[in-house]
Amino acid sequence: MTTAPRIALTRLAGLLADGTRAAFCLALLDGRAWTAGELARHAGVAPSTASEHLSRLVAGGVLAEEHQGRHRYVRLADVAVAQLIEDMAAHDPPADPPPTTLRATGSRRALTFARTCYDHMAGRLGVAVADALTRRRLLERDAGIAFTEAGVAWLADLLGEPPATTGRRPLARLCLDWTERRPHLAGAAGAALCRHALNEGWVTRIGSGRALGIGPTGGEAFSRVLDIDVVALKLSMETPMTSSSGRADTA
Amino acid sequence: MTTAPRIALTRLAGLLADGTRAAFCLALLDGRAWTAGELARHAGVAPSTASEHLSRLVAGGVLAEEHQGRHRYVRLADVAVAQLIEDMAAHDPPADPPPTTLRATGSRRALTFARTCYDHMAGRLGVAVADALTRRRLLERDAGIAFTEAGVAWLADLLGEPPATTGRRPLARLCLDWTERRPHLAGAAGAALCRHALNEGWVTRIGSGRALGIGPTGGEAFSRVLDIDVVALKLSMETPMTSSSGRADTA
DNA sequence: GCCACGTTGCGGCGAGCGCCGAACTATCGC
DNA sequence: GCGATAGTTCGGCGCTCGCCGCAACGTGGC
Repeated sequence: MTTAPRIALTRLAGLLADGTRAAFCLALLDGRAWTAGELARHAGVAPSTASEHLSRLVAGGVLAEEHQGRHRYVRLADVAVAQLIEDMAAHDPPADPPPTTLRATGSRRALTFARTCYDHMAGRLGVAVADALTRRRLLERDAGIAFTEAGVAWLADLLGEPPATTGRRPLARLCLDWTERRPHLAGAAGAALCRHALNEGWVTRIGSGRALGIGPTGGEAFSRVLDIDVVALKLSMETPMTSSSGRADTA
Repeated sequence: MTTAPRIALTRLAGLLADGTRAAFCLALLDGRAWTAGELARHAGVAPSTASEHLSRLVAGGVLAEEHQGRHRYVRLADVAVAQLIEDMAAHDPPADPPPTTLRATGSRRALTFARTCYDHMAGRLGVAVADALTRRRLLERDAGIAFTEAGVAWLADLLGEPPATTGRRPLARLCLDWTERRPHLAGAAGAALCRHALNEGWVTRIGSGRALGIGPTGGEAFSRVLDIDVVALKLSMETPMTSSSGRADTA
């Protein structure tokens, strides 16, 4: 019987096929844990409804939960799941575009400039980082993507330790940026870099969402370490980029 | 609105959430084009039902179709979709195992030894190839996986031309083998290697499925090129491998 | 101890969807 | 041309599943 993988596939797909559950997962792509109530409000459903959905997602191995007092915190189960959700959300239906007439305005502006994408940096800043690494030949994009020897050394020097290569998570991975339509750096190195940038105050979280802003040490650090002029980058937001469509959001 | 990626995710997930459509996609993982009727019989549904499902999968960008006379041939839309389906089907639900008491017997034996997985080789043979490449330092598995310089040269020599690195498909990629529970080689190199092995008669297709057998030139070629003793490999099928569970099938 | 709040379980309603059979169209072989 | 075969379209049936409101439970603050 060829039914064993079929049930595995339909089980996972079925969990993500519902709008409410999908909204939960996309929200959790910010890499942090949310409470059941927060997710219910975020998706606009009753708490009881959210509770049932969460139970199913946990049982299906998509989410991991943790109880703290009267709160139920959930987060994505692991990076593999996060990657899967990213990949699926990035899959384009074939052409004949349903006229999506959205434009990146208002609060979306912050997300377009910089945000977290599960555990690494995305948005114009994330793309700029990936570009800077490539320009300096620390990152090589030939077939796939990989750090050069110089790149691994640079990373070790920056973080104060060689990047952890435990597990099967690739050091470098490309993640297509939805707002920029260009790839930014994901993988273990992308996560380490993002963690470092948050710890060192290069970037700070804006509010409770996924948006990032430049932190107190960011201007100097990005210039010194990667030769990125964040002021110019921010100004470049005023003049829309080439062929940037109205499509925005998660990345 | 955070709804744009949500509909993208639910649309794709919804397509894969149905058992019949999932069976279609898993069958198409062999990388070849099937007719609508073949898929209908394979999944055990009426032709009319299959027709509707196929139309939806095509409209959703999961499958590509091609009409030839009175036949409608469909195949997976691209490697990204194939990879996604592999990844999703490989996702394990958390523990507490539903007592799956399957054993690799009968016709499944052939699949366990060697088969195609979308466009590359899987099964014990596929794993042996990946191991041989690693042993000879042509392939490096450190963080992620990559060909060494010697490996690229070896590949170019074997194929008579440098491996095509066009497009964004990585040269080397790991694909978890479901029967062996160990990774085999996928990516552009895995596909090129499989194509070469079929062309040169190292392996041949068994029947109309995904199963592969050793071809007339296979014994000599695998020994010469990769130092793999296929006879010993086939004999090793008699003694079950360490901790090989009953789970079998697609990979 | 008491109340507020976050969360869970249950009953019931309504919509969506997968299934089939029957009728119809298109292609192939003779 | 004619029958056989592959595929599509349509109507209708039945089941699943997402939703809510209400009641109940546990935790934390006073």
